[in-house]
Amino acid sequence: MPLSPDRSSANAGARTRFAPSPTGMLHIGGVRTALYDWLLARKTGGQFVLRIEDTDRARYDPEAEKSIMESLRWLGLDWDEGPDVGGPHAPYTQSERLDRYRDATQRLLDSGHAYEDDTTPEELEELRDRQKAVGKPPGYDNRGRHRTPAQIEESRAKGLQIVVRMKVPDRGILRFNDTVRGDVEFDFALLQDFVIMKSDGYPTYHLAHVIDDHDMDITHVIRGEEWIPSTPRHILIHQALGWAPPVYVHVPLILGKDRSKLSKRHGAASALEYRDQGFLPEAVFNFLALLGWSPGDDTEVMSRDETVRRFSVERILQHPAVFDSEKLLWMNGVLIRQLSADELMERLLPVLERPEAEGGLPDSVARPIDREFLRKLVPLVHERLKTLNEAVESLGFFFADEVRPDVEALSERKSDPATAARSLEASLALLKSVEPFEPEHLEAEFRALAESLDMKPGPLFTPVRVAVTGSPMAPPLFDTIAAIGRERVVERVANAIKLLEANGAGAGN
RNA sequence: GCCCCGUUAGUGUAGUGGCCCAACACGUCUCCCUUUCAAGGAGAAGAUCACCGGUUCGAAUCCGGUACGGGGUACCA
Repeated sequence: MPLSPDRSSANAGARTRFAPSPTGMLHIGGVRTALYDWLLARKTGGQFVLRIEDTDRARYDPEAEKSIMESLRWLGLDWDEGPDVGGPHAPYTQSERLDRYRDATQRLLDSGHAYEDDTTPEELEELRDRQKAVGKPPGYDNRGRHRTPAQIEESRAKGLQIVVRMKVPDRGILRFNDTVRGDVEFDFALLQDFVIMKSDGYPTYHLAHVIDDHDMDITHVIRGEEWIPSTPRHILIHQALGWAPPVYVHVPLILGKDRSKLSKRHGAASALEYRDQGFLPEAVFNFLALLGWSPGDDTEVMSRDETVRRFSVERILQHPAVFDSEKLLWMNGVLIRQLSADELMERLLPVLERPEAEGGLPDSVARPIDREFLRKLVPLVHERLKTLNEAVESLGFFFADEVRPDVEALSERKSDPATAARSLEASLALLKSVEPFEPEHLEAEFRALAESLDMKPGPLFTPVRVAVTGSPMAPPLFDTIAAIGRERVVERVANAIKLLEANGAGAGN
């Protein structure tokens, strides 16, 4: 097979990591990064590591870690090593690895790659203001480089906050290869000495992730393209510590419809929200995989296995993609249709059984739901569902004690109130006596009835449908009638007639 | 401001110098099927391949510039 060589699978066993910062819900963009991490690891027979980067104590959200894991689990992105499952490189939470960062910082200090800096935040701010005032680019001026140990001690004694900064060469070009972008160059002259250890004793992202990635034998760093500009810093740290940097794979951003970085204001942006809206995890998985990557041909609907098999980091796109929820919806429908009836039922149960307030069936419907009844209903709505949640709507009237049809809807379309009333009267009589009460027979009888009334099937069936289901849009009428049962159908049709009469559209008109 | 990345129909992608006056999918529209809604089937519309210039017999594909979009420029990640 003339397949192009795949660098990632050549050195089998990529170790990838997803390293979210627990500051909030897991964003769909983050999910996609995690997905690519997972795909590469699974494709190459390597490991996928979950690491929590909680070095920002100000933005730390204790709930976030739980919800991030829940998102990954929902999507089936299982990790081989992580804070909860442990692993050979534990711990996997940065706040528990502070010793490592302190050791590394000391090494960098000792080797002269880094220095302690007592510049205060106020001074920094003042510096930037001054630079801006003169029209110069704001940035640190490396003023702390030549502090003597004595000066630092003095500052420390005075209670000033001390940070550690990495020394950046004054000139020179740093080149690195990115799997997605190719060769990228940066000019050191444009980079200032940056903080690697904050005054609160926590490392910055730059330092911490480099150490962890090295300690954990990470081979591929897959992350959003917003990290490209700071990659030179990371390489600098690797070099100073005498380590070889990993392979960098900077993936394009996901944008909202307005082409700006996807965020909350673009609607549901967290993975769990898609779950709650009735999306299948395999649909989100499939859709996200294709947002920024393609297998190279027209294949769109793919199983998890096929995606793993065909994935390659070399085919990750360079340009950002707009998140098209319409297409996700379509794909969700396709995958729902691919489910077996039993499988769909299993997925539907928890959705329908949720409390009404959370989007489930009305609380008046008894839980647990009658599985045998549901089993009969699933085929009626199966190919009509685009989301699991739609089943609440399209199946609700099967479970409800009564439906309250809209008077207008009872006689809409090709019908009129008088005809609707007449149709319902005739239908009621038929429904009371017809035997057997089964779809095929019901249909035959109703068609005969239409003929004897000199009506087209439509104008006869529509009022009945609305009376029975409460909506002009519903599953096939006679399957529906049979499933609901004679008693309740008769009751609903009778109610609809009353409703019409109450609104002055008696059969006599 | 400076730096970095990007730019094929509304959207996601295919295309890596001739097979491309550009293909597939979503969406849109029309028709068929049909008791409604879907699903399914058959079609249609929609792209000066961001723009300008260059290389070449030949460019969506290579080079340069410009424009536009996004990202970065923190003791946030």
